[in-house]
Amino acid sequence: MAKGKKKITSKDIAKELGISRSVVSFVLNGKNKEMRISDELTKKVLDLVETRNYQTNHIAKSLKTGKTHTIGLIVADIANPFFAKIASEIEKEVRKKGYSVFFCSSNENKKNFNFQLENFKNRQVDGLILIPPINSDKILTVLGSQNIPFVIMDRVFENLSANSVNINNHKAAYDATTRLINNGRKKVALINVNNELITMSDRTNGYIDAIADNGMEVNPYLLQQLKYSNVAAHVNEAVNEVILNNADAIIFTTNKLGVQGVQAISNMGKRIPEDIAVISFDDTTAYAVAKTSITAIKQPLEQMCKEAVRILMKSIDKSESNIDTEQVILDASFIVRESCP
Amino acid sequence: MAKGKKKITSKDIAKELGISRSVVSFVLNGKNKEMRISDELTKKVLDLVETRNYQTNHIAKSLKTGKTHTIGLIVADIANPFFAKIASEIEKEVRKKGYSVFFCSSNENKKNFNFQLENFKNRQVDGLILIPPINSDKILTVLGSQNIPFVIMDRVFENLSANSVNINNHKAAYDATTRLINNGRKKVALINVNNELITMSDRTNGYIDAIADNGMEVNPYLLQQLKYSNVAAHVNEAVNEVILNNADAIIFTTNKLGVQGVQAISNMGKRIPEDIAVISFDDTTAYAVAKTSITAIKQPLEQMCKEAVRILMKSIDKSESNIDTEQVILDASFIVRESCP
DNA sequence: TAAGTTTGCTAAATCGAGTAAGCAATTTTC
DNA sequence: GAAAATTGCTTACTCGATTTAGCAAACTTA
Repeated sequence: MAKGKKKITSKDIAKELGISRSVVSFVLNGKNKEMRISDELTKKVLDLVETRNYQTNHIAKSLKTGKTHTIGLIVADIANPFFAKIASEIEKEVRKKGYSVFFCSSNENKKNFNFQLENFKNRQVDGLILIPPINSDKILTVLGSQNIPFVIMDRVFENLSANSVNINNHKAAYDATTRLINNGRKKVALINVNNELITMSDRTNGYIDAIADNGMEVNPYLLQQLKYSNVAAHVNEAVNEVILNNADAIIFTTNKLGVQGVQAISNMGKRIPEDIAVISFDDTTAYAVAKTSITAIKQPLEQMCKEAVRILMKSIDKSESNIDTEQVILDASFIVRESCP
Repeated sequence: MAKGKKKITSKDIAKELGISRSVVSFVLNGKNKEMRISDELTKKVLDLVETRNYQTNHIAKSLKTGKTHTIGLIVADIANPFFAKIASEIEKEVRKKGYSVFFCSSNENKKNFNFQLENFKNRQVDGLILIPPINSDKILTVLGSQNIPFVIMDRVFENLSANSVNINNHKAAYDATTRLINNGRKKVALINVNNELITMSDRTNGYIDAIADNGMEVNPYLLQQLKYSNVAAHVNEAVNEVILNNADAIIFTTNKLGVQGVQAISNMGKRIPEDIAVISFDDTTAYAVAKTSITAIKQPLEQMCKEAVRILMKSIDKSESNIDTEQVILDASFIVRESCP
């Protein structure tokens, strides 16, 4: 049953009222006044649309108007709470504007990313919000020369003039380092990933500058930079290494690093914060319930997503002529917990 | 710059080669043999498509074919790791089939859910994967009478014959209860939400049956069922209540409940597992790093998502004639940690 | 060599909308 | 009361593809 039951089209509405499809289109798009459709007929159309439960076919509409009211979102990994939260907020914001979201995870893989980008373009999304993987500079440069608006979040790329929303990563790391030093720590370590990402090297530099500004010297054994490809395998080693070098505090630059790192510290018989104070970038539920709750650097994700969507919508509206781009940089804040009061 | 630069269409390809658009279409859809296009011309088309970097306009294609190669995913809350993981797996599976995913969060709100459903239908998605909120029975019944394939995950609705993928919730709760009893616990409590969801009442019943089968009596003070609308506000009360009634073990039926509940137990000065053993449904990173790591009931999400996508694709292919539906029920498993060894 | 078949392509309709141009009928203007 | 303006709609083209039917040329077959 209920098998053929073709969806009703504007043609059907027109035919049933014995009028032209144009009228139906005008009425449905609120152009009845502009196109001088009589109030009487307008009402007839609206009534029939109501009773027949007519729904416009957005595919057809998109084909004609060139707008899909759809945006594409590519995050690194939707299963990571940090990106999940971003996805959640983006979707909420975008829906407010009457848009829908296509999403996918690149898994920090450039090839995936490029493929997904092409896919979204072929589906004629009106705009993109991207958290691009390392080394996607070229892809982004090409994208910038094309006609599709996009906003980059959580990532910085040099020599690329594009819309973007980020936190001040240097400052966040600087402040975290300073906080630990003010807590009386003498040997603050940083465990970072992926120094090819400017977001990440900014954090390293913030750390280095804070160490220097406090009259200390950067100990290379306390500054661990993991290769992205095998982070999980090397976190434990890195923690081990800095502890062997008498670290009394560790900053983790991502929540993935932090969650694993905290376990590693524990497994080595070190107490947090007595032996090792900890601050991690990117707050997550795990940090609130951890053996010792973990002080985190929280990015203002709601605000970042709002900004990203605002900028994207602006670019979509201006379309064609958007040569100028907008860069937003917000400040992160501490969620102070036991691991570094 | 780069402003007008219209995207190239199949028409352009045809014109440049001085041939008809049909040929281009046939070639691009691999029907060159079937339609007897000469190998020579086929090659010409493919070459030009390559050099001009022609990309098919999926909107136009969809309009003609009636297939968008898109599926809609509505979860309760994408920011919840449980659903984020589902989203991640669904997206991965679906992409393998050449489909893309629209997603959104209903926030357990029936109105949102219905709105989003309509939105997806208007965008002509080929199928839906749904985690519907409470009381959406009617909406789902209507949906079932329409011509769009869908699969329900993580939720059970009575009197509704639809494709679905679930775990055996009764068994999972029964086993958890039994496990606690076998651990020597005498007063096992259950803190649940939302008894209007069959998924959740099944868990309650599993608990009740296990208590009974072990020759004990169900103590109503140990069986807390929170209203969904204000869970966060009432978890602490519920934990308080069961502890006042001398509970020595608590089962939480969701990770949200569990994360908050574990903190509440801690705040009341009770130790896990010495004073209170804990098992929670739905594993999350937080449980691995918690003060006392928490034993969890892990749903086989990868497998569930694979099944959901398989069933959906089957329904999409059969289209029209899918009167028969498929229900898959899988078993959950324990991730054993300190809170209940 | 005439009829039939195969080859290799094209023409034209179609999907479901949006919209510029046009055209009667009515109303306004001088 | 004729010209001009307005009203209220319709016609027909378009977006970028897919697909059925058809047609000329080349090739088989008897």
